[in-house]
Parts: sequence; C-alpha cells; structure tokens
Amino acid sequence: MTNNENPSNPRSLIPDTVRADTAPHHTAEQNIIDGRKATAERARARKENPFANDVGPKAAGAKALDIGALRAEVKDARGADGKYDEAKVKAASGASVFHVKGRLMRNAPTGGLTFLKVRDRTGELQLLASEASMGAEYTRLEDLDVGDIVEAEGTLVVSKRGELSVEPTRVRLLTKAFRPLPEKWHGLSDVETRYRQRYVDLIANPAAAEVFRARSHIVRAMRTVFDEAGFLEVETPTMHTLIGGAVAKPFNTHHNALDMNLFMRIAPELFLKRLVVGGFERVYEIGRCYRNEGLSTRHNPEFTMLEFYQAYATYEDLMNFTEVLLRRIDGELARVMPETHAKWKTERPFTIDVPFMRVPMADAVRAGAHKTGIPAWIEASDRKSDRKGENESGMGLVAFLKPDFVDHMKEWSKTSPRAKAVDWGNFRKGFLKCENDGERLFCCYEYLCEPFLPEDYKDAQSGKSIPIFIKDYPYETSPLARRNDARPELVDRFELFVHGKELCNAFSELNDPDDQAARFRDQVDKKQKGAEETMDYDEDYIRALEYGMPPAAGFGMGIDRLTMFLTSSQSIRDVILFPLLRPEHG
RNA sequence: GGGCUGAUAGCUCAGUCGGUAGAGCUGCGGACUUUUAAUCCGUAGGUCGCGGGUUCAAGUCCCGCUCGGCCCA
Repeated sequence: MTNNENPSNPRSLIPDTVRADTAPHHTAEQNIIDGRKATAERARARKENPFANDVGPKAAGAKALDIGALRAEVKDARGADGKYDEAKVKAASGASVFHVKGRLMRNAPTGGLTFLKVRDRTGELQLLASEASMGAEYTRLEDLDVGDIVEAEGTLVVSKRGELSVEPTRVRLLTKAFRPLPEKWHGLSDVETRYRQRYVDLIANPAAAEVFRARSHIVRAMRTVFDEAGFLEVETPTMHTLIGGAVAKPFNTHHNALDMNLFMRIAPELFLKRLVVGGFERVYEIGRCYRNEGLSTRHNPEFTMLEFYQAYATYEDLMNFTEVLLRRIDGELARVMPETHAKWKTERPFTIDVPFMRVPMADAVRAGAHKTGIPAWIEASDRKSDRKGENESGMGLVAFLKPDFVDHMKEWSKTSPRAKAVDWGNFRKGFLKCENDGERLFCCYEYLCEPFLPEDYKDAQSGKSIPIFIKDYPYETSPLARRNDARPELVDRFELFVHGKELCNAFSELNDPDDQAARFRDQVDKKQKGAEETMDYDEDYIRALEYGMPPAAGFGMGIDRLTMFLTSSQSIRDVILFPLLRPEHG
C-alpha cells in the first residue's frame, strides 16, 4: 500500500457507499449494506470479530481440508450418476470431523433444516445444518449472508438427493461481506461492470474464472515444452531507447534521473537475438508488450507475447514445432480441466487435430484471384510475371492490377458473390498506398485471402476450419527476416492463421549485418517520408550481428489470442483480467 | 476517428401512440426438517447515465455530453 496518493486528485478516493455516515443514500443497495454492517456490529457486541483471522477446527483431530481434497477422501462413495451413497460415505469417513472454509454461496433455510453452500478454490460443498446438529447456535445462521466468508466443521452425511454434505456442529463467520453479490441465476452480465469489477465477475460467473485458470495452465504448459527442449527463459528490458522488433506505435515514457525519453517495448525481438549472439542458442521470453493503438475485440494496448529463438533451426522447423506446441498445450488443458475443455472444443469453429495447411502467400493470392471468378484476374494470375526471378503466381495479378485498378472496381465486384464480399474500398486504398510489388502482393493477400481463410480451408470431416501457415512473404514487408536462398525477393517467414485470425509470426532470422543495416536504412527513409510506424536504426544490434549470430529462426505469438482461441472467448477482454477502460467517472 | 447500438431498482430485464414507474431474483417480516433458480404469504426498494430543448405533460421525441458494446479505419 502506498501512502503518496496525489492530493490534487479532484475526485474523492472514497466511494459514496462507504461514506454512509456522512452522506446516507437511501438506495436499495445502501439499505442492504447498512443491514449487513448492523449484523457485523451485533457480532462485535457478542465479542465476535466479523473480520476474524483465527481460522481452524475446534474439535480435536478434525481434518482441515480443501473441498476438493475432502471429496477425494470419499470418492469411492460416489456413483456413476454423481450421487453419493450414505453407507459408503460413512464407511470411508466414519466419525471423522472435517473443517472447510470459503465463500458462502447459498443460505436456504427450510424450517428446522438449513442448506448452505460453501465455495473454495477447489469446489463447492453443501452444509446440512439443523437444530439437532448445531443446538442453540442454529438460529445464528440467520446472520449469515450469501457472500460472507465462513468456516464450518462437522461429519460427512449425504442428503436425500444424494449430495455429499457436511453436517456442521459449528458454522462461523470469518469475514462479513458488506455488498451483495449479483443475482444467482443470471449472474453478472453487464460487460462494463464485469471488466471494471473483475472480482465480482470472478465470483458471479464461474465460466469467466475458468478462462483465467485456463490461461495459467496454458502459460505453464508452454514453459514446460520449452524447458524440456532445452530453452532458457530470460527477461529483457520493457523500456527501450529505440523502436524495434515490430511495426507499431509505441508508448512514450521518461526517466527522470537520467532525463531520458524511453519507449515501452513493442517487442522483445532484438534483445533476444543479442542473446543468441551471446551463446544462448535457445531462448524464450513470455512478457508484456505495449502498442499505442486502438482497442478492439482483438487488441489491448498491453498484451502478453511469447517469443523464442532457436539457433540452427529454420522457419520450416518452426512450422513443425508450432503444431506440436499448440497440440501439447491443448492436450494439457484437456488433462487438467477435462469438462470445460470439452465444452470449449465443441464450440471452436476450427480444429487443430488435423495437419495445418502450408501455403505460400503468392499461391494463396492466385487461389484467391481464381475464387473471385473475375476472368481477367484468373488469366493474369496464371500468367508469368515480367519481373525477373519473380514467382509466377500471385505476382501476375499484382502486375495486372498496378496500371488500372480503380476503373474496373464496380464491374469486378459484380462478378460473383465472392467478388462482392471483397472490401473494395479499403483494398483500393491500401493497394494505391503500396510503394513496391512486395507490399502490393501482401495487400492482395490481406483483402482477397485472409477474410476467406475459414471458408477456403476446411476439414471435410468436421466442417471446421484448418489453421493455415501463410509462408514466403515479400522481403519488403519483413525488415528482420532472412531472404530465401533461391528467391531473394522472398523471405523465409510464415504467419499462422487460426480461423482467419493471426496467431503467430515467425521467420528464419536475418543474420547478415550488412543486409540488416540496409533494411534499417530503408526503415529510416520511410520515416523521413512520413511513415508513422517504422523501426529505428539500431546500431548496437548491427554491432552484435557483426560478432556473428548463428543461423537461427525466431517466433512470436500472442498469449492473449492463444487463450481466446483455446477457450472460445470472443473478446480479448475476456482473457485479460483487467483490460484497459476509460476511467469510470469521466 | 467513422457507422450502428446500448445505459430504467443491488442483479437480470419489460415499459406499446408522449399521459400516475413494472416484473423476477436479491433485501426485510413471517411459515416450512431434504433443498439445490426451494416453495408459500406479506412488504420495502427509483436522480429512468448527465445536461439542455420541444410540450399542458418526456423513461419515451430532439440536441449535446459521459461511459460501454459491435463493426470499420
């Protein structure tokens, strides 16, 4: 806790609802809060602490267990239908007294018998309380509200419906919850409140909490895979003096003591490759990156990226490895949370169970051109390009479009439903802005292929889309990637698209310092011509390459997006605990 | 930044042509010894996001603003 809160902040740090003494609000919520505070005061009057710390069983020999561990003790008493057999429970647990603690999720009296439900991090357990088991303390249950943190101890019994329950001799308030939880049936669905008050979301929506558990498992499984393969996990700076490693706008910050402007990193790439120079032949980093861009269902300004670099590997090796990695992670998810995973898996519009597609970008563009049914495009994309040494498929279309694109747009767009579905306005805008044929090919890919990937590459059996590696990018779009030995106009690079959305970006690394220096100079030229998103010239990185970086391949993947895919989440905000939002009070 | 769309009780939502603000859950009081969205009876709970305008009359129509959501850049 810091004590240097800015006194100039015009907004009070204390919300109205907890200033009830000075500014009472006669709202329904405030009435509930007042009532719960009064309950806490009554407990204090009885010398009981409504924020107790002395947790633990009172009975000698009682077992203090997590709910999951408690269930494991009597797992053999559970039938195939999920119901417990009372005799078997008694046989397994005998007269043992169990102690559990957690959040009270239900408090339902039916006269002399009260059903309560306690939830801890491992599960939920019913308490079956009666006057017979609790004596005079039974009436005290009235003071417990849903949301309170409680402890209870007693023997195991089975309810008439076959539910494993603790018959408590004691149920005690540990922490009073002043605020009511959202409604039990619909939960909390207001997305704004879910993001702003994630703590409530996590309590009220178990499905939301499951996504974040999955995220943790995903990252751990990933580390296991890399550690087993002999990779070293490292941490490199997140505050950079130069912009590098990706094409994006950075956040600016400032170091006071050195009076130095800094950029929050947009990618760790150039530092990790320095480590490859240093002899760490296999390194990876999982860390936060920052990009000063708009927000969307797929973009948060800060996000988590995995990057790894492997000496003596090529981008072909990494394609194989990517498939292994994703299946290993998904398999681990299936192992640790089988039921939730099965639900997510059926919801997925894609499958990772079949081999991924591998398509050179130029071939994808040629196929995309054919799909539009525009005769001139088909003819052009089948034609050999006049550019020497050029690949012969997609480049034909680029050569054809370059001189007169705009004039024919209306006519082309009417050729077929597929042609009509093309975003012609932005395609034109993007194409005309391109400075070279490489960028033009990439632009054709973006508008003619990428939006249609899910429908064009499908698994016949399941009807689900197949992840696809688009490979062999034009060198102009990839300033850090190695040129293809046979076709220097291309780089040995791929991106993995899952259901049409980019997940990974990888390439064989450019380790020729002179070529890298030339690419940096191109970037600087672009900036001088007004381009906003360019890399800086990194002299030290060139110097590092001059010491010799072994041939290597590198890989980047958004952890947030991976989590979205695997947990069937529709928005990146559903996989980031505290996504960036505007301040609540304007 | 642009288009569309939303904000009504603590939560989930209705609210028709502009005419007294509604329900369920929650809360509070009561009944109930096998519930699990418990049930039954009673009862309380509102700055209709904020500001302006039109009107005899605005949750409703108009304008602006704030904060979201979806799509696009």
